[in-house]
Amino acid sequence: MIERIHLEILTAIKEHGTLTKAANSLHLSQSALSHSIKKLEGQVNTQIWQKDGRNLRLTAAGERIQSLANRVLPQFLHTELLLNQIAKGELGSLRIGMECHPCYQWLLRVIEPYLVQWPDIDIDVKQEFQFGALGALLSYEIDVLITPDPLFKPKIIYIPVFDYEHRLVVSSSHKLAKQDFVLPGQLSEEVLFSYPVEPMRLDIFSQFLNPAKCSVKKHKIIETTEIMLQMVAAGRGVCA
Amino acid sequence: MIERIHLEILTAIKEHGTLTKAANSLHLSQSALSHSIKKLEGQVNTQIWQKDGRNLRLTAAGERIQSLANRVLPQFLHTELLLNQIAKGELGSLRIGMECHPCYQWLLRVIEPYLVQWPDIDIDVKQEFQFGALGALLSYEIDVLITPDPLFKPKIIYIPVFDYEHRLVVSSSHKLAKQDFVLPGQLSEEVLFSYPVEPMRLDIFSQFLNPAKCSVKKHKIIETTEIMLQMVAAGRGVCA
DNA sequence: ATCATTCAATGAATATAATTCATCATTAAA
DNA sequence: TTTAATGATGAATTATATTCATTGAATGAT
Repeated sequence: MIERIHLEILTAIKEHGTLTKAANSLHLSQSALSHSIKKLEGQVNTQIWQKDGRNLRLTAAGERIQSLANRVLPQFLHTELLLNQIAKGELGSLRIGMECHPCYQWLLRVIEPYLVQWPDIDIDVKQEFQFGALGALLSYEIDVLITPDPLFKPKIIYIPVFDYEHRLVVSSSHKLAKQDFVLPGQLSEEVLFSYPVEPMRLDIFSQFLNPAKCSVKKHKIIETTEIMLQMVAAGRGVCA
Repeated sequence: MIERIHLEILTAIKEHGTLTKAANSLHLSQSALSHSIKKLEGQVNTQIWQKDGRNLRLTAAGERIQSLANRVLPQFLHTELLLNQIAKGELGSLRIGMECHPCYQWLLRVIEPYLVQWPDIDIDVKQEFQFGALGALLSYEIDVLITPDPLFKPKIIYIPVFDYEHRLVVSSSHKLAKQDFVLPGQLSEEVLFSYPVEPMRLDIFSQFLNPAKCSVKKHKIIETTEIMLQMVAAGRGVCA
């Protein structure tokens, strides 16, 4: 019933004094404003202004509408400003989900070009997800997920971030220390340390041992990289 | 650019889930809403929602508009409610100006019928005016002025409140105390007490003494009715 | 006093915008 | 696979907003 134009009209009248000048400021004819308010008057069944001599004077009803305009129009303008910024790519956020802590080290290097190209876009990095990282992606909680597991699901596109090579970490006195590369069968008598993650999600199993139908002597879980490396240095096992 | 209908559409979608149901709730066709938002999208140069499966999901821009709707639509509704009350005479105020303090005694009796007929209308009684009571009336600071002076000005209508009779107040031992009425000439040797008001605005002068070209022996100013009556009782003068 | 000017209201004509209709493409459920 | 539900789309239609041309009233200048 009360439309934005009515608010614009009343504020323009307040600013410019007469209906004619208000019409000019709105790039409309005086007649248009007169008709427009007249229609609203019919709908609300109340006068909004009265002719007072040559000019106009708002009624109590008109003043209520003007007060609404004062409160509400700036909010319209503000939202339109925001939309304009969004349109120009000056406002928004890229929400990145990460499943592995170590990724943090190279993440900033990877998104560097993006940061330069879109200086006004916020980057949110999230690591905790109530319904799993995949759930967060599907429910639009995040826009991108950086994950070690390729997710071949419908509606999810998998893009490799960069190539990498797996390395076996052994103590300097280990018998494999001199070799340029290692074959799956050579690990059958080794103790393997890994992070506490399902074996299927570890490349050493899914990409290396399992395809060759090989195995290790023992698989031990270690939480932190530092301790894992000290154990390897002490000759207690190897890690990938 | 952003119109009220766009806000209505987004809140209806939030409430009803689908565009079709939102359209029904607004008594419009699904097509109408689709076209309407599409047009706005063209104007702000941003998408507002995306098809997500069969339903819709708001973009960041859409969520901004929805937030605007949440803040702004209730205010539209509230103002429309007020206008409706004004239209039905359930909201408003009658601002009464009074120039003379004693009027207060009979004012409530006079406006009694009005109070009964319009129980929801506020009555404001004002007595202090920066640019005079007449100025307050002309600048619409008050709606009605109760005044002892008829104001025969253009655009001001003068309506008598009630008839009244002037009475001369004398002490019981005064020589005029026995008379039914007094003639102007009979006051020529009397001391007259009055409120501190220009003589032209006192009926005793403007309506009684001046037209007969008569006068009093002395005119003394007294501020309060009580003291004036005590002085009269003491035989020190008379008052009207 | 008279006249020109300024201003808002009005009705009819016109231009613009909103809405619907009919249909399609897509998706999810049966 | 079929069916029902949903949103998008273009053309046709309807409704609405806007203008034009005028009027009448009020104001200030002459």
